[in-house]
Amino acid sequence: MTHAPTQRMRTEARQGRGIPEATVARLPVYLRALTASSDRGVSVASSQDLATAAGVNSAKLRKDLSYLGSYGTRGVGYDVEYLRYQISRELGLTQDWAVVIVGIGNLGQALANYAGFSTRGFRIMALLDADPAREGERFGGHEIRRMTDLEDIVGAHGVSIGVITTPAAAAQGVADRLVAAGVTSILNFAPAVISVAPGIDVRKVDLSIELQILAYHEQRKGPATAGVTSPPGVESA
Amino acid sequence: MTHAPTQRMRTEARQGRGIPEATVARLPVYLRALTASSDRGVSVASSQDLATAAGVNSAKLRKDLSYLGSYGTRGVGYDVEYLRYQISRELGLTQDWAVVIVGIGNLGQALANYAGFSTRGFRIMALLDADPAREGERFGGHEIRRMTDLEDIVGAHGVSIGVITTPAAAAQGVADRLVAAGVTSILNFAPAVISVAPGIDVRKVDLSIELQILAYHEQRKGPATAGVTSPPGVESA
DNA sequence: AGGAGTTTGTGAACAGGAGAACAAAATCGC
DNA sequence: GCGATTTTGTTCTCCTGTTCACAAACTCCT
Repeated sequence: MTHAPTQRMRTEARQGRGIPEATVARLPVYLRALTASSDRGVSVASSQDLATAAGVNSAKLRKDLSYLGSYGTRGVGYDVEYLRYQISRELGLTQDWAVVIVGIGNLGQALANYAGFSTRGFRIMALLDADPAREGERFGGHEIRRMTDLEDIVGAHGVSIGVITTPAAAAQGVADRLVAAGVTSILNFAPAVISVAPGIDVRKVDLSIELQILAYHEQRKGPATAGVTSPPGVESA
Repeated sequence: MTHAPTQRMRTEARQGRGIPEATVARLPVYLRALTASSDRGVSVASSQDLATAAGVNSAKLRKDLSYLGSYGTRGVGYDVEYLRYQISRELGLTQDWAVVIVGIGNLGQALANYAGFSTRGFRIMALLDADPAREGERFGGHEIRRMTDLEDIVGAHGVSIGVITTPAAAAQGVADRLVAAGVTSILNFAPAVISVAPGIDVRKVDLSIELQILAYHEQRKGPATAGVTSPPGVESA
């Protein structure tokens, strides 16, 4: 506590600006827990309350929140509305974000209809599909436009986020076009690895990977526990 | 440094059985890269080749694969078919897994139609929806059955994996019923935290959380780069 | 006003994963 | 047969994230 300049530098740099990635990934969960509390009329919540609702332990939640600042009151807890606003602001949800969805198959349609986007400041500016015949179809109040309009739409509305729900083979090409047009963040649902220029953020959601991870753990639970009946023979394909 | 017995214990325990969680999460990606190589007629691939295709660096890939065993040949690389089989086996994909999907909204329909499940040994045994009027509707060759059949279906087919695509409010109740019926792994798409008994695995996929994480980084890229025009005043709520 | 009881914020120890670097082991050319 | 070359498997170091434990700070009750 005497003086440790270099080590402090790091801590202060983090506190000042820049929140650990793992914490950022949990903030939306806390936000949801706060919204739920707010809807139930709760105005103050302890770290223990929120941690239970968010499915984490209270020490982690407090440390996470401490990166944002000291928004709690010792002996009392956190003001729900105030904390909700602070997290929203930190995540950038107090402003609107223009989004395009490319590839309107089953998943693209599901996303277009998903209410959770618009309520958090994500504005779907267009749905785009490679099939020109589908131009004009509507989902969730949004209209399908043709792929050739991509650059115009991104440019005109300042779209910064692109969602890719195309087949795997088309994903890289779409990503390239999105980035060239000005998109700087991509959410990729296509089962393919896409590579982009430095400075462009890509997040990947892969449905079948999640199931495969579950299968691994399921297998490890032991054949005895796994099935309802465990036939002594070979498993039937 | 002379002798550190306890530290070795850990290493050996891990090597013997039990693969790091981070590695398990990447194995499906490697599997996809191997399948792609196989389809292109490649029979041997180096760690560098595979790493590029999987979007990781080669040291990490080699270390990941080393947890499975020594399946490569120094100076040569990895036999694509052989490694593919080994990873499949490790992940438990050489056997079939019975799956039910509960909540056949847009997302549930998308999953029912998704080909990536059946090709990896995941057999959808039933689609279930709370609305009895929808009984009999078909998606991707699977029929909607009524919720009251849940226990029978899980019991009859030895279903071990449940996928929840209901609204948030219904998720916990569905999870409870699935677990009571015998399901031991759950993939939860509902925007809600669900709690289950110890020994039950839950993985959560949340579409809006991914977008919020992107928004955070997008905001950090600086107002100058982010928007099309950056108003000098206070940000408009 | 002051002590008892709560709850936050954070320092410190610990665990786990990432990446660099290198020794071991295989092939190939002569 | 043997050295040169390639590529794996592994060790070591660094860094990020998690958890514990406790002092600081606030409220409430008498």
